[in-house]
Amino acid sequence: MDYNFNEIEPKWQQYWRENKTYSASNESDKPHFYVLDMFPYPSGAGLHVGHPLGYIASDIFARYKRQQGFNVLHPMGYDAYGLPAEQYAIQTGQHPAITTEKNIARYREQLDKIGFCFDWDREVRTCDPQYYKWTQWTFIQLFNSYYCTRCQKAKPISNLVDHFAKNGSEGIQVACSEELIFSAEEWNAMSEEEKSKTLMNYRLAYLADIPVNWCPQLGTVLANDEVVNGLSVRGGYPVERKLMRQWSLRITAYAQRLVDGLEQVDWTDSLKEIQRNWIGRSEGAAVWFPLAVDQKQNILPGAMAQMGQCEPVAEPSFEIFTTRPDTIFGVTFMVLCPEHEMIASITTPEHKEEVEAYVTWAKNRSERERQAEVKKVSGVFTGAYAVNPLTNEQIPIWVSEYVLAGYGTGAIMAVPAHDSRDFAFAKHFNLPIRQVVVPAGSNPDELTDPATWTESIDSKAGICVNSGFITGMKVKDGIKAIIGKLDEMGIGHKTVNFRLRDAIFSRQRYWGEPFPIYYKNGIATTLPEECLPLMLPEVKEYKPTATGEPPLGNAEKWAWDEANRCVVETSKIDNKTIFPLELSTMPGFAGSSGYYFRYMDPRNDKEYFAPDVVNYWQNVDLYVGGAEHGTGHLMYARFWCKFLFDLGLAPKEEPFQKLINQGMIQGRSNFVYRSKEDNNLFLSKNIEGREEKTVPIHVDINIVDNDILDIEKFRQWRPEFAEARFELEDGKYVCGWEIEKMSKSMFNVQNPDDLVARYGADTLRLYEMFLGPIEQAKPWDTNGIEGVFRFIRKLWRLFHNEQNVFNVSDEPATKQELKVLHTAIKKVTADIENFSFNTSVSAFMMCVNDLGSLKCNKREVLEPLTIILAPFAPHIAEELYHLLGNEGSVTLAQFPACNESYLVEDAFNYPVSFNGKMRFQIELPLGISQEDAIKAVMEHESTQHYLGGKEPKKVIFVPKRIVNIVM
RNA sequence: GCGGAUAUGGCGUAAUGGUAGCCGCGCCAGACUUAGGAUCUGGUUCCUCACGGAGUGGGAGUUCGAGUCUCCCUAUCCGCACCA
Repeated sequence: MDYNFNEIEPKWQQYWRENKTYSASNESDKPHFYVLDMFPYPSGAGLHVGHPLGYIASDIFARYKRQQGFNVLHPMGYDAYGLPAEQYAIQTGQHPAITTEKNIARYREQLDKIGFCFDWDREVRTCDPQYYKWTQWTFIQLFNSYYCTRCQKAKPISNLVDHFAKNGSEGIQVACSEELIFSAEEWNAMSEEEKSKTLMNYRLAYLADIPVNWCPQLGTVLANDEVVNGLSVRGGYPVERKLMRQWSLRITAYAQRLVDGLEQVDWTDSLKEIQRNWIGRSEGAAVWFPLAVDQKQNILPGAMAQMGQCEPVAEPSFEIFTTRPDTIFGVTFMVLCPEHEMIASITTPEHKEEVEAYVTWAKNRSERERQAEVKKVSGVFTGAYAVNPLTNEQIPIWVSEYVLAGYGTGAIMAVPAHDSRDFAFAKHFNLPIRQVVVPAGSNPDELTDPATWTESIDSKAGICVNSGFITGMKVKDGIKAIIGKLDEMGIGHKTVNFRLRDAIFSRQRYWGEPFPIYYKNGIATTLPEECLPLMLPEVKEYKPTATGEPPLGNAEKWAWDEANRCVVETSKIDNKTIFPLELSTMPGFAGSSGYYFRYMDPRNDKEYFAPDVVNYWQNVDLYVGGAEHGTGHLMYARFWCKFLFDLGLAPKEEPFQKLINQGMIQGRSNFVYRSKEDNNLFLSKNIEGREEKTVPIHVDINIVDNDILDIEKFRQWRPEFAEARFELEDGKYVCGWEIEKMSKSMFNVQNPDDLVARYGADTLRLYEMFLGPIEQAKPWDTNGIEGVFRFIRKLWRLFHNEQNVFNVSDEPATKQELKVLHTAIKKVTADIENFSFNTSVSAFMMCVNDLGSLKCNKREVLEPLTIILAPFAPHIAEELYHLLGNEGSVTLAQFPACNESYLVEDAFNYPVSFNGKMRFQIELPLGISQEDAIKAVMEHESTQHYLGGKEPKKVIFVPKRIVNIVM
């Protein structure tokens, strides 16, 4: 064999390992560049060809930057906590750490074969105590912080405690779960337990009874991004709404900064938009609607005091949020969510039974039922009335599921004429509809009766009508005017609402980071920082306990001895000096939210990362990973980073400057067609009548090559096919194919190892890049890899004679050869900068084709070629570079710059391409006319030579110095 | 429903507003071969024997010139979804 990748690739991988070629230094005069991949969860199935796609792209970029003289940090690690290892543990009793270790070893083996330039000395694993120590540490910092909305920054909770002691809640501007009002005296009179409970209202990591996504099958709660259509992302089990005491992160405090930060980063618009949608910022007004005066006698005692909190209006009132304050004159009723705390107190006796029944029904509905019946209108009248503060009209108060408890205030003013949901509700219950806006362009004097409408007019483009002092204004101006008026009256103000919810941070699982929290007389207390890490304990069983507690409830040794500062047996809990530890663990996103910092200084035992190190690396320059993390990981990681920024630890507010989403690789399944009559007979795809006579069956893609079935392998594949007979076409069995998800059950998983074994890592790398634009989702199709393999061998032959003896000439290169080389340098450089790796591979192929037809074996051309190829196909580049007699690694050699002067030919030197046409590229003076240019070209002796006296069919002048002559 | 993206040969794709289809797969023909799933050469958008004509999802527009820019429509994919 001429080109022997089996020998070359392991050799250079070993060379890189032994020479620590890719180890990054934390002290360097070179400019820094940080290239990061989203670290993988090591699943039992191993890597498939989709995983390396992003890794290859980032590897190319990292190598390129290194060749440009940057000190490149390009680390890799494992997101090692996760559900599959735990479920495997429940079934088999094998410790998840063992499963994880085994899977990691397998991943590493697969990754190593592809020749990545990772600095493995910096590897991190989220399940490693030396790593999760800092996850726990960050949790403690979150616990000990609150968010000041005045300075838009996290601050120590002790500041708030001091303030409470002096001034009570007076004058604070903070992010909180609910507005609490208390005086300094009241604060100072509180018990420790009450103080603790009050502070939970402000902490950035807090414990609260909140409605959570509870998944009974998984036995755990899930974050919003872990639930899709009422089903868990992992496993697809139903999820229900349940009130539980849980840890949460107050990510909502950062909502505005999370929106603003998107302006500073270089991400795709679509991903930024996904994040904006998820945060869901909307501007509008908060308005207080008082309860009608003659209703007050109906109110239960005690409710008055509660409603008194709805300052600043003295009367009991409801706070609503609207984005359309201009439509306030069109309000005809009000709707509360079924969870609204004032329902019981305002409902009149005659409606009590009905309302209670409705509320109970609504609360017991699962998320999936709710979402499936979004269009179905339901609701109930409370018997109570509120007053529209601008018109003094009384409006009925209803309760309905379509108002959500978690958004705004859980109460809305309903404007059926201009909101489709209110419209549907009004239609269903026969409530009045009043038009207050006419669409732009229609006549305000000719109004139709809203009762005859089939839909509401939701558009903001319009003019206000029937709206008191704002009549005649544009909607936009109306909104401003109403907000001004509400402000003046003291019954409302401009406000901003976010769709984003706080992140639920507890999981009732074993395989995760333990919380550094114990419960001292019921008060959640953090472990001293110097006692971290709090190690995950051993348990007998990985299931929840018999009493329904999380798996850590099974641990024999899971209590905190405060005096001796150590973990002791659970049986010793006395609630004097020995206390129970938290039983939940942290969710998957905990460990992945700050791992990019830890890579900078992974073995630091004293700090998360040293200040001088983080000040050198700053943040991630390039982050490559899947778009499926758009609302989960990327949101949490940005929050985490902003928090560390507030603490003064992170130098930049945004963790990931540029982000590339590699597209998903889908599977390409192959089918054989089995006869309906004869189970042992298989018809080739294109046989007439095959469709009616057969049923398709998935067949392992590894026994199919270019859609041609290997019949012998098929017979051996499964016992039931041993006797298989075939109806062939042209002597071959042609399989059908379809694009499906890559999955074991469809036998369409393509494993990178198999391809490396057959074609080598360089071919795999080039081919994965050649498939198409990196960001695009595409099906895996091994047909075509041969083309790239051919290219590699052609390249090899440029350096070798027919006897496979190394043969390179020191003669100076011709202009034409240099042109070919520098065209490639120019194209490849520009393509790498644009992450357009598929076109750079094309450029290499064209370059080698051209050099092949020129029979060029000149060192002057070949040496730079190996250097620019090194990021893409490092092994063969390394080998050829050394055959040329060079020392050191080609992957560190200076990336050559394009010398443009080679690209401009002497006029008419030779035709650039023959394709039935001749193309001449010439230098023309600026502003030359078309006629003159054609004349000059036609008269040139070189043109005459090529024409050989014949008349061309057509002569076309194209600006950019090109004249085409069609023969 | 809202938002985002995409649409080019048999297939993957390529074209700073300037020859549409580079590069590769597949296919066709040829060369060298005992052989080829090796290698090399040529061809390959469609219609047409040819001359020639048509052509970047459909329709308008801007421009000397549009795959590319603008507007409308259609289809597909992705995200969010009773968020007031």
